[in-house]
Amino acid sequence: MKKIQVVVAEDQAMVLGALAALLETEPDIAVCGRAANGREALTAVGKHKPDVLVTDIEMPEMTGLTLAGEVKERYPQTRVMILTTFARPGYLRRALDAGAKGYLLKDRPSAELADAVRRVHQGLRVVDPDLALEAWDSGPDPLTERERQILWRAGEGKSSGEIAEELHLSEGTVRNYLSEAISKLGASNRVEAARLARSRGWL
Amino acid sequence: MKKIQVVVAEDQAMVLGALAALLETEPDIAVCGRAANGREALTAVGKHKPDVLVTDIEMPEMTGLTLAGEVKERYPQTRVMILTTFARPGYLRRALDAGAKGYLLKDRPSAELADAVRRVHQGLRVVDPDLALEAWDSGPDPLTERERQILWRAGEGKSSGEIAEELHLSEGTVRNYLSEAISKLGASNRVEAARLARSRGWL
DNA sequence: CCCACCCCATGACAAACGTCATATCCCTTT
DNA sequence: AAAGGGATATGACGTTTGTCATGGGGTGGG
Repeated sequence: MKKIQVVVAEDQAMVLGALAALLETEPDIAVCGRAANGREALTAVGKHKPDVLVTDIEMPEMTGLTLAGEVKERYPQTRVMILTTFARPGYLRRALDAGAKGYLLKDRPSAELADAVRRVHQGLRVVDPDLALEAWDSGPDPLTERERQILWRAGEGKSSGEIAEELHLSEGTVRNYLSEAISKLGASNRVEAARLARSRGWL
Repeated sequence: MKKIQVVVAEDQAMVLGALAALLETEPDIAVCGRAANGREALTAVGKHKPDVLVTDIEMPEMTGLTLAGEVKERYPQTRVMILTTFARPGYLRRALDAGAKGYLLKDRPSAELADAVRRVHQGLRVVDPDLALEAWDSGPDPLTERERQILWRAGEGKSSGEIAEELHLSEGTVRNYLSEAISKLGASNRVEAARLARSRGWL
């Protein structure tokens, strides 16, 4: 009997180790590689050619979402399962677009992990049903690239002037984009807009 | 040989299960209880009287910090070890004030967890050395209670007017407090101030 | 008792922010 | 060719924010 070979990517070392321990308790699963960021994960996948890659989203070096895209392209025999804290419609959408086969939330019971790995390994899709619904009716990302860049910086506390300088724009233009973003999101100021966009996975 | 009895509290079910699995791999440690929030953790401690409580900080119902205080007071034979993502001086300080014996970060290697549990069980203190230093030179929380309340709301995107109404203050007063907080923190606007305070564990 | 330190308020001013109208340029789709 | 949309800009307007000076009241420690 051949075990399912899994690589796990997660930037919090403690959680990485714990997840690996959790998977190792399953008789039919073996953790053949661990990675602390996206880049490491990509090389680990290249080296071990695992059946499944379980990866977090927010990681240094390379996002789990970009990672999913790369793996899909370069090692299509490895199926990707996202394991994240964030129930954000935009993340789910991007993950599926990038070719991920599964999207599991970290607040699901730990018993589901092994099961999800098995299903993904069998070629099935595993997507949190509540989240899938929410993704549906929250609609697509309404922001343009520029609006995203600017809203992101505004959310970090930068002033319009600073943002303008950073992106080589006029200050008025920056204010225009912010105004546009605020109205698209139905917010009442830049901070609320940034929080809203973030919570939907659009930033 | 008696195993060290441990209760684990962590709001992300998947991580909770994984941490428990990690601890269970140790021959001298037994996980006798699990909790998904502070209140559950408190009753679990009351029921099992464990040697060590390993707990996250940011949880629903009751923070790990308040929890630490309660446990210290009601079940002093149980030693508390904080296990958190956040390297925030303010959190560390509050944890120690509340009687916690250990403060471990989730980005430490998973091998350290069992070790830290053993040490805490023996009555030793376990504190991340880098963080302890940072806590030292970042000084104590300079904010007053009011400033904290107001800065918190400002960080959520509320306007001065909204905050004033919510707290039954005049708008000018709110602006005064914000100005004071901004200057205390060396920030250049409310958003940056909120981010700064948050990153130090003062919000 | 006085001093320090919260709490709360007002008024005034400059700077930053949010909105709107308007305009050009460029690219893609019809 | 026309229409749409994104990127960029300007000017003008009112609102919000950040600062400062200056006041009042409360509480607790020396």
